[in-house]
Amino acid sequence: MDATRFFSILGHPVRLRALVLLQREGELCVCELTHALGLLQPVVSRHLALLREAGLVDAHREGQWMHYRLAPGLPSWQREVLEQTATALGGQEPYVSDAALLGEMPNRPGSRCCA
Amino acid sequence: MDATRFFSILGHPVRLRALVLLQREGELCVCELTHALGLLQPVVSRHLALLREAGLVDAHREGQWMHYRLAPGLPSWQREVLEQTATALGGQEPYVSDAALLGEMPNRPGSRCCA
DNA sequence: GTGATATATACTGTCAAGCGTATATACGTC
DNA sequence: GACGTATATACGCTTGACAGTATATATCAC
Repeated sequence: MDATRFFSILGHPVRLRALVLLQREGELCVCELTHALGLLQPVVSRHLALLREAGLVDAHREGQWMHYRLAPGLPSWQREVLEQTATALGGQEPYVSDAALLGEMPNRPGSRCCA
Repeated sequence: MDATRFFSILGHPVRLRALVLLQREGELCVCELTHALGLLQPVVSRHLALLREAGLVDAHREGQWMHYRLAPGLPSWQREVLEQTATALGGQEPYVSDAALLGEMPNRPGSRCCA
């Protein structure tokens, strides 16, 4: 994936918010992202598919849940850009609220406790 | 300017190439950018106008020439992203050729010698 | 098998980005 | 003033991204 594509992918609010959340949390399933972002499920799913096809995130199934995380094989400069961005934006809206909504979410599947 | 807008601006090849060149060279006029990028003048001019309106670059006139440079007042995380990106991409195509074409350009206005 | 939940995809319409072309504006020289 | 060069902008067009809705697929419980 070339750099232009990388940036154009970050240039959409839903994807950027999802990536910042993933950077923060490590791994999240679609329903967690849908809840935290406050969006319809197909919207989130489509953007995640795009991120997956671009190689920015990895997905694996765990029961009914698809878990997404930042792709470990990402070029280092891209990972650094994501880290810097998440750090710089983490304290602002809407990223704060996203994280808060995630924290308040009931019945989170939880990759560790009930997989 | 929010982060999404910032990234969507980087997500266009012409703008990214122009920004990498500006990061490298410090300051360039429109005709230098047009020559280095190998594009029609209105294309370059429109993208520069967009970068200017977004606050990513500053412009000042010097005689007939408009000189552009990265905006000094850029948020530090954005400047760092640009630096990292330019460093990571500087050795690849098309950024190498852009810089080469610029170097080979005859009759460069030159901000220092003939302003 | 049926039904419930989680996720992905297909379809359709809308909207905005971008390009090529032509033209306008600004500056310098005469 | 006229003319040439550098740059900016306006116009018309095309194309692709995205959303909402509906539907398909996968997994689990029974």
